[in-house]
Amino acid sequence: MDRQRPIERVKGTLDLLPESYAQHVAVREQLSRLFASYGYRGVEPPILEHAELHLRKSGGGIISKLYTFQDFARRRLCLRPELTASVVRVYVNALRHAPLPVRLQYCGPAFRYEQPQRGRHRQFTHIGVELLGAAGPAADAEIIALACKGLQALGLRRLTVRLGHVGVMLALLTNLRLSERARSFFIESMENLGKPHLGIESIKQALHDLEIIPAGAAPAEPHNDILRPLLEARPEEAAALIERLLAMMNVQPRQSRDARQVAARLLGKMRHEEHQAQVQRAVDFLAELALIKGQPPEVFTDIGKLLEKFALPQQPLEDLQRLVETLRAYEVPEEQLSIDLSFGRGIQYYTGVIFEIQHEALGREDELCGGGRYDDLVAVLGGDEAVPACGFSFGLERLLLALEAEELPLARSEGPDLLVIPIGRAVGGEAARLAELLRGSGLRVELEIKERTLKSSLSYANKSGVPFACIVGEDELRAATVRLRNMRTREERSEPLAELGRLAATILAARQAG
RNA sequence: GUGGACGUAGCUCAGCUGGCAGAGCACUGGAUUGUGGCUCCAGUGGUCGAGGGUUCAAAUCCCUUCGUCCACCCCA
Repeated sequence: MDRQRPIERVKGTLDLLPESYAQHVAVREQLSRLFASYGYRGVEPPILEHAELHLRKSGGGIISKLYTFQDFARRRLCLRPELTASVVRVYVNALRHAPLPVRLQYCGPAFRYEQPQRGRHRQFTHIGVELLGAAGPAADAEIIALACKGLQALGLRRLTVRLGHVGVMLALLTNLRLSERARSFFIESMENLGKPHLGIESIKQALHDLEIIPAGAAPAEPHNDILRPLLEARPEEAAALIERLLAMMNVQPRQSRDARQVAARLLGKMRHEEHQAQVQRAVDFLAELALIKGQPPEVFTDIGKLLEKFALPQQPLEDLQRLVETLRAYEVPEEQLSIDLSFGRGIQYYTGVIFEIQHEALGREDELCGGGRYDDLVAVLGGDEAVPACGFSFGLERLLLALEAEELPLARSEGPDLLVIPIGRAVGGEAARLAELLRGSGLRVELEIKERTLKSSLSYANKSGVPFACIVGEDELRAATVRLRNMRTREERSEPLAELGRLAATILAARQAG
């Protein structure tokens, strides 16, 4: 047959070869055991989901990278871009009557149409946990501590835990009663705030570009004076009040407009100015928010002042304080913590504390894990109201990059202990029988099946790193023995077939000795 | 989506001012008919990423495209 053109790997995907496969499995098992020790039980949702699951609340960044397609029945499906939404769906579909809180862990591939580079692929592996049905800092702390413990268990040290709180921004937006357009603009802007090359200036620019604030407009002053009640009143009442004022002052409206129109115009003008002022206030707030980052004790003072200045509830601050306190109890190294209210996350469903952990040696794609609190998601996906929840997920491929960067020992693939080599076709059956017996006693046994010279077989054993060879020849079988050869020391001795158990034990002991 | 570097044997790469497709390692066999690491000998393996153009002649020059890596962008 003609030599065919090889089929390439799909762009942005990886083949796990025996070495990297063993590393993946080892990391996965270690984390899974850790999660289990905190009571998290495994679930595995399908990779395929209805596209709507991820369209409802993921946010534009992820949606634009979603792999979607129609199946033969014209269902709109997608490959999941992350697992949290799927796990919440599993909860809503099948576990909603379980006693709360529900602790779940998962691991599996996720897909995004990205431009691949180091640490970023189109198929990647998420491993994480979700804690459903518990609100408050104790739950947040368990999640974040678990993320830290996971990295610690792997031996990673050069870490930064960034803590943020989406609730601060959300509270401000609710207070300001902004237009829907302005409100979603600010939510989307959050994640650019913390980036050095973007920051508050880029947000101001975008406000002008989108004409939320007209270019060249003088900064609007809020009506915090005696006129304020007019804005708070119902529109009809406000209009009536203005009309009466005009009448009392004997102001004669020009012919073209009656008093009612004048009042409406005045109110409209005031409202517009008020909205401009509110937008301005949000920008001022963001500018200050962007500056709030640092280590726990000092940064709390700053947060307190900011909340007070903008008349916001102190709840987020209390959340963060109790969270940090609890993390101390979990013995999370405090010097790794950094509070940063300027950072946002690309996924829109977060509502409270958010966090990510970065590795110092990883360069651009340095985020080992990310997560946070998402109190609305269960309801958004059709579950009961008020099932608060939080969780996080590791990027498995990045964990391995970090392990490599810290030069930590990686798991090795487990090759066979022994190669059974028959000499000549006549003893092939006996060799196979022997190999089966040895496998039965716990050894990893490879059988030579190539019918090649003993020399080539030993050379193969040597090159593939098998520590022992067992030579089965007619001479040996006549004496009811086999020859066991230690490949490293080149020692070789006859072993009676009657004492295979002892032989297996010797080899097992050698394996354990390393 | 944008920009840069790079694609030649399984791997690492040379060849790139156009003129027969190369080296080292690896693999297979032999020297050594039942004993591996060293040595020596021989051999297998290539649409030079793909397509088009220029030319008597293209791995080499030009265009397009795909892929990899890196940096943007975005994201866990």
